[in-house]
Amino acid sequence: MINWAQELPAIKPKYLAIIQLIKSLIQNNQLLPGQRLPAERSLARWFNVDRSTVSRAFDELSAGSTL
Amino acid sequence: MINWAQELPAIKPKYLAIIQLIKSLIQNNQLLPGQRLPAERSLARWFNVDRSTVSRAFDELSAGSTL
Amino acid sequence: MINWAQELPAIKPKYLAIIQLIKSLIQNNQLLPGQRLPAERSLARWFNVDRSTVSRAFDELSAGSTL
Amino acid sequence: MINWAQELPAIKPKYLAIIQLIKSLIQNNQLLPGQRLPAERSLARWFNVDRSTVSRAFDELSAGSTL
DNA sequence: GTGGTCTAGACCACT
DNA sequence: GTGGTCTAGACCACC
Repeated sequence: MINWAQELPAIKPKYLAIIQLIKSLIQNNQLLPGQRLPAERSLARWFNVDRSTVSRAFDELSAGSTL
Repeated sequence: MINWAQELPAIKPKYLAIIQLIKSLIQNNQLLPGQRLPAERSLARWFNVDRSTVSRAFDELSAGSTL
Repeated sequence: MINWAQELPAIKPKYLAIIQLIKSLIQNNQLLPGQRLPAERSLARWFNVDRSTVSRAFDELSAGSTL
Repeated sequence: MINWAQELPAIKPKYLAIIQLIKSLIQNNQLLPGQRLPAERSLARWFNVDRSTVSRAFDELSAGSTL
């Protein structure tokens, strides 16, 4: 498995890191180990952030901002 | 939940990855029904893919083929 | 039957025209189910369109969207 | 309406003319006044040929020959 | 601005 | 050879 932490450029706000992760997954054809994106809870644990942070990342994604 | 740490098959076609992402956004209520998605051109720029790739993802989505 | 002599709306998108043609072939039993169609590249050359146009027609056909 | 007889190059065998007609219809975005190709009977009357001639044209079409 | 459509190239894996 | 996928351009009509 790929070590995402070292593959990805350091980003300050964690929710940006999450967005970055998802974008990278798509660009590198690495997206989606199973049938769905990881649950918010899992991503939260993964990034060691609160679920609200993950939620914010999803909001940005669906809003199409951070363009 | 999915174990990200172990080896799992990645989705090869990018348009499928994009479909998955959007579906996940919907499932997580990050994308309410009726709410318009970001423009194809924006998403294409965002994901660093061609517009036709995004377009195809949308086509499949609206066709309701994959789930 | 249709009166060809009078002004009637033409099908604009070529891929729809191709779909129609193939469906007609099927309806007229000129194309039995299970029988493989000519190659995309051949049809493209034949109709003087790009392969992607033929490809799209096939996609729609197999998706069963139009009828 | 377009005068096909003058638009199309003169072709000897009539079934080839019929094939040519259909190809031209697609290329010129003129295909399909209604929902289906004209019935064999109609085409036969149109071209002043026997239905078997029309039938042969369809066969050629679906076979993808005359490439 | 947007999506819909089309073209013309390319690379890949399959057989 | 084939289809599947992707890119990079273009033109159009709609708003």
